[in-house]
Amino acid sequence: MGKATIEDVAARAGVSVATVDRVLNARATVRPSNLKRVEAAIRALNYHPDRLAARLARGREYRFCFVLPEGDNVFMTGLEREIAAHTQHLAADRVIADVTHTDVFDAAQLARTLDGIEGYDGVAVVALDHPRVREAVNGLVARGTHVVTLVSDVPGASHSHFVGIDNSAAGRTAATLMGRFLGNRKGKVAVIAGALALRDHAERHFGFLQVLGQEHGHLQLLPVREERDSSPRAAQATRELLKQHPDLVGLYNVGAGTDGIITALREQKHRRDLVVIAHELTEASRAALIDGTLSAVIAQDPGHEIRSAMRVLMARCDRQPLIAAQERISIDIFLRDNLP
Amino acid sequence: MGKATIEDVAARAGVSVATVDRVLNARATVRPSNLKRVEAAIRALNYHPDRLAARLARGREYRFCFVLPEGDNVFMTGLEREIAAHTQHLAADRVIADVTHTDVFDAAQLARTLDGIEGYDGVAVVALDHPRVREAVNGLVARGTHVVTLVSDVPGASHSHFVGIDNSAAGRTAATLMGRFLGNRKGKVAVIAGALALRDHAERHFGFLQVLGQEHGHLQLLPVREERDSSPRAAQATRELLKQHPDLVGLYNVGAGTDGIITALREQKHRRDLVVIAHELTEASRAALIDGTLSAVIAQDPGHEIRSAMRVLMARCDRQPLIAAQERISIDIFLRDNLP
DNA sequence: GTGAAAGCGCTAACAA
DNA sequence: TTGTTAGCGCTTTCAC
Repeated sequence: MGKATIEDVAARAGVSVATVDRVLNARATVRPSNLKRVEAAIRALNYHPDRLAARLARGREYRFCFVLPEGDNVFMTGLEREIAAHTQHLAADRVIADVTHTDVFDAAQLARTLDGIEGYDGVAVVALDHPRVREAVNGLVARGTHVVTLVSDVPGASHSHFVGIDNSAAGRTAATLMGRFLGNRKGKVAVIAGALALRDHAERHFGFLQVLGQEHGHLQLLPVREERDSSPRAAQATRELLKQHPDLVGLYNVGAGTDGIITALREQKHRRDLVVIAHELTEASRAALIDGTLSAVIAQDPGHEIRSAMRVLMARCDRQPLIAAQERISIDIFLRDNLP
Repeated sequence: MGKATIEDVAARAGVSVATVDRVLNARATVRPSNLKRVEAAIRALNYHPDRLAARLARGREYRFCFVLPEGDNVFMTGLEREIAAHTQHLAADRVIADVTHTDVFDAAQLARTLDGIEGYDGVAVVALDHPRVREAVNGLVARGTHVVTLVSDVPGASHSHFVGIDNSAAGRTAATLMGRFLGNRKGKVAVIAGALALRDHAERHFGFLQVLGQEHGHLQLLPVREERDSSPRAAQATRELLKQHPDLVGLYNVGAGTDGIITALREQKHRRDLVVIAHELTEASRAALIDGTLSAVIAQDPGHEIRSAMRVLMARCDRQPLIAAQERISIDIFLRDNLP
């Protein structure tokens, strides 16, 4: 029976509900003797507070702030769209979600943005692995704000949770796919990244190299090109790679800018046998998967990530445990046949 | 502001909260003139009932029944474990979930089980595409029980939702993977199924044939073998296939019994270049993916499915809308690198 | 330190 | 038909 109420506990402990509430929420000091009795009663009755009732009574709203990179990165835009899409469902749960923008490539600016955040119960931030950012996150936590990192983590900071995928595993996945799709074909494989200074890009790149080197040694890896997640630059890079390496058999785009790559590839009617793997599902990458320009897409579900960040933040505010499996963000592999 | 309460609406419409509640929940007849005024007030105030408060007041518990196949099917066992794993979280939400077993291959028995179900607010059933079952589901719905089908659907019945994957898409995914992993290798591809009378198996098989035939015509498809989802039978079938077809290059297991296939494959130290694709993530299939016995696993997340079924059933009971994207069950592709 | 009591927003008797 | 009112289980003043 989850039927025990706070009144039952109070009665059994011989105190008032207010006292039980005090021990439950560490609200004020309670005489040790009473503390013991209340705790004993809670255990005896297997009491679990009803969080619906608690939230109703508390009547407080949750204020969350999402800190996202500015710019036209399609994936980030998608994240934001997901936030917007959920505001009404959220209103029903009394949560208000604001969005703030900052430059991803500028750690100092991100840190300053975080420093300036006030009046929120929780913050979800697309972070950066940089000492200033780590310090800013720690500051936020020290000020009593719950913080989760989103998509890109800042290791070593005192935030409680990372909502995102294991990027080196994602890179390894890309490599296995590349290796298996190529079979025993020989040739060169190119890698385009946004910037290896971005931890997620570096990790994917690392995972990719690791598996390709160990398992598919017959493939020759070209030096990685950093194109700042820019579509035009990625397009240009693709054209150059195709021209310079007639024996190019594979291409892996670690970061954004996939639109550009798709455009460049479509200009080459021949070379349809190139194995091309990129990240994230967008309108462009869906279409490219369907028409065969892309061989596979590795993705993380932005909708899931946003909902997960919300749930984790709410759980932290309520001091509730998480359902771990539900909050795990998976590394999705999409072919043209299993698109959502 | 989601701040408007039922009292605000009542005041603005010049009626009592009870009347507002009546129009909100279609509880009793309300004079048309009042109905109009209440509806106008609701719109004007953009009022949305607070479902936390509603549930607290209603104080009712949700009683759900899960109807699962009996037997040792590893996937189904996993589903059940997930149900058990969530009972405590569920208790917090006042939901009680019971589990009933029935024979999957016996439509009549399943129908009888459904006919006998009483006293539940919702039922989640691993169904069967059969007229008797359809009729039984319709009966359940007619008696006012909310019904969702789980994993395996019964098309045409009056239940409101199917929690599961698109199985022909899953079959197509398997075929694309098979075709791409084989590249330009030639040879035979074998398919093992539980029973093509099971709709999900038939659909996967169909999707697989379709894509393999259209896109990878150089592969020769062997006639499908039906092995009743039995591990020993699947093992034996695998041994026979390997012996009879030295030029076997691919194997796709549509249904259960993957353990047996893995065992049989491990007996053959040579033939490591066989591309083997199976369904569902289990301890055995994980291990086989890691050691290379399996090339890829196509899966649906049982935890997600159980949570989704619960959420959908609860939403139906509360007449609440769903978050469609959250309830979509995806066709997961697992390689050894992106295992959870 | 502790307890009584007034809500939080909604539902459901029960009266009228 | 409609309105009044007592809860649902918990939080939070405000006295004691």
